[in-house]
Amino acid sequence: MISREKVIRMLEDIAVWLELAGENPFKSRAYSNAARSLEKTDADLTRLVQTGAIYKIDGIGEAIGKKLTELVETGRLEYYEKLKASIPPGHLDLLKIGGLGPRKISALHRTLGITTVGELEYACLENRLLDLKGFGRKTQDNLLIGIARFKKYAQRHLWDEVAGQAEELRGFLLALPEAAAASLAGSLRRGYETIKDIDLIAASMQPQKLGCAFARYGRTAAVVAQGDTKVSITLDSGVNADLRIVAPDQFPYALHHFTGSREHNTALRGRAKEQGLRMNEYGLFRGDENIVCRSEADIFAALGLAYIAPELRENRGEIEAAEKGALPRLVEENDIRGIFHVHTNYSDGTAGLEEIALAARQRGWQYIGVSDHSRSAFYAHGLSVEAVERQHAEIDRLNATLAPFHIFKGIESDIGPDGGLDYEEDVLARFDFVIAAVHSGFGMPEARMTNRIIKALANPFTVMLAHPTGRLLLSREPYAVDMHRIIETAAERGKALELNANPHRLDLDWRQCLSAVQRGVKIAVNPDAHAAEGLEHFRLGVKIARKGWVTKDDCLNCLDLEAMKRYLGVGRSKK
DNA sequence: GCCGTTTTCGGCCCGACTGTTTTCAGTCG
Repeated sequence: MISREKVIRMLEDIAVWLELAGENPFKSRAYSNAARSLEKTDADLTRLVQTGAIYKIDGIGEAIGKKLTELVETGRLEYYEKLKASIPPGHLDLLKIGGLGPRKISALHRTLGITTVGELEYACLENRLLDLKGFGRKTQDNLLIGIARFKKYAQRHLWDEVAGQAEELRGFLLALPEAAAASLAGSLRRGYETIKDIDLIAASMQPQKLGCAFARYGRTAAVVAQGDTKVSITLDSGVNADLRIVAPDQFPYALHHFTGSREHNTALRGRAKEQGLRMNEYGLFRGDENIVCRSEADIFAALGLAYIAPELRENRGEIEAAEKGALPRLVEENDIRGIFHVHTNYSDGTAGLEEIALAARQRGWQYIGVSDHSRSAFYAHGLSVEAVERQHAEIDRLNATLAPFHIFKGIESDIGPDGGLDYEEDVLARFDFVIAAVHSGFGMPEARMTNRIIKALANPFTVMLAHPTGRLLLSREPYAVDMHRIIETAAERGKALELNANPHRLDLDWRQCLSAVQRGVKIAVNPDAHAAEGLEHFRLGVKIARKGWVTKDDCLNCLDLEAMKRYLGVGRSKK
C-alpha cells in the first residue's frame, strides 16, 4: 500500500515538473495546493478514496482526485511516470541556479538544447547566450557566477550552522546609527530545520545609507544585489543574507511578511481579503487607509486572531486554531526540568559522568538520563554487561553526593534486525530507562522496518524510541518506515518518542510531531549529547518541538524529578 | 487544475529587483 507521504511527495514532484514543462503556473500550483491539503488531512488515504470523500478535500477536484484513486488502487500513476520521463533530469539542477527559472530553462532547452548545468556552462563560455532573445551579456555573466555558486554551495545549510552568523549580522545592524530596529526573519526565525539564506528586516529613516553599510559588512564576500530597500550579500562562509529595509512604522508588517512561510502568508492574505482588507509588507489596508499595528500581535488581532508564534507559521492549521483561541501554549526552554539521551566516556562521549552531571545541574536541571550505546554498537564502544555494572556503581556514588540532583540509569539499546533489544532481560531490568534505537539495517523494506521498530517499542523495558526516522539532514534520507503505525503503537503502549535535538537530526520530524501529540504521545526533547557542550542542543530541540505544536504537558522532560521517578516506575510495572 | 452569494469562465498574492527592453518579462521571496 502506498504511503500518504509518498503520495504528497509525488504531487509536489508533479508541481515542479509542470513548471519546468512550461505549463500554466496555476496548474502547477494546483498540485502544490493539493499536496498541502493532503498533508493537513489526518484521515486514511485509502478510505478517503473508497468513500469518495477525497473529492471533498479542498484543492482536490476531478483530475487530481482521479489520479489519487489510480495511485491508491494500483500503487502507480501513469501520468507521473510519463511526465517524469519527459523532463531532462538535469533541469532540476538548473532550477537551483540563481536567476534561472522554469521559463528561461525552457527557452535554453528550446533554442540551444541545453539539459544540464555542464552544458549551460559550456554554452556561456562560448558566448552562445548573447544573441538569445531575453538574454544578454549580463545574464550570461551572472549565470556563470550562479553555476560556480551552485557547484560550491548547492545545498542548504543546517539551522545551527547559520544561526550564529545571523545573530552576529543582526548585532552589526543594530549597532549602526541608521537602524531603528532589526530582526531575523524567514525560515531561520520559524525554526525550519534547514536554511537557504539569512533573512533580515530593518527599520530605518535612511534606508540607502543603511543598505550601503550592510553591503560593507566585514564578512561580505560579494554583493549580489543592491537596491533602495533591498540588499543581498554573500558572506565569506558562502551563506547568502538578504536585508529588507522599511520605515519604522512599517516594521511589524514587514517582519510578519518576511517571516513567512509563504503558505502562511498566502492563507492570511486570503483571510484579510475575505474581511475586505489587503495586506502586504507595508501595511494592512482597508481601501487606502492603513490599520495601525505596532506589533505582529496587533496585526493578528486586527484579523481576529490570537498571536501565532513564528514556529507555527506553516499553514498547518495555526490560523484556524488562532481564530478559535485553540492555539497550544507551546513548551519553552524554561519548562525543561531534565534531559535524557546523554553519552559519556563509557561509550563514545568525551565527558565523564560527573562532568556531564555537573554541567546539567549548572543549567538548573533536576536530573539527567545517561544512555550510552549498548554492546552491539562496536563502532561506539558499546557497553559490556561489566561496563554497565561499573557505570551503575559510579552513578550510585554520584547520586549520593549530588542529591537532590539525580542521574537516571539508561541505555541507548540497538534494535536488532528482528526488533530485539541488546541485553538479556535481567540486565535490561537494571536500567531506569531504555531508549531503543535503529543503528543498522537502514535499507530494510518499509514493512519489515516498521514491524521491527514496533516490536522494540512494545518491549516492556523500552521507554522511548530514539531518532524515529533515522534521517541525517542534508546527507542521509530517513529509512522507510510507516510513522503512523509507529505513532499509533507509541500511543497504545504509553511510550515516548524522542525529538533528537542534534542539529543534524531534528528527528522526530516536526511535521509528524503534531499527530503524535494529538494522540497523547509524550515527546522527549533529547540533546543526544556526546560532550558537555552538546547539552546546548536542547535549545534547538525546544524550538523544533514548538514547531511541532508540543506543549509543556506533551513534553516528557518537563516533568519534575518526583513526577519523572513515578513515570519511569510506571513504565517498569508494565512488564 | 481548482473554484464559485463575483458560480461554468476567468480569476488564482503581490511587490522588488535585474536585465533587456523602450514598456516589460522573468525571477525571487
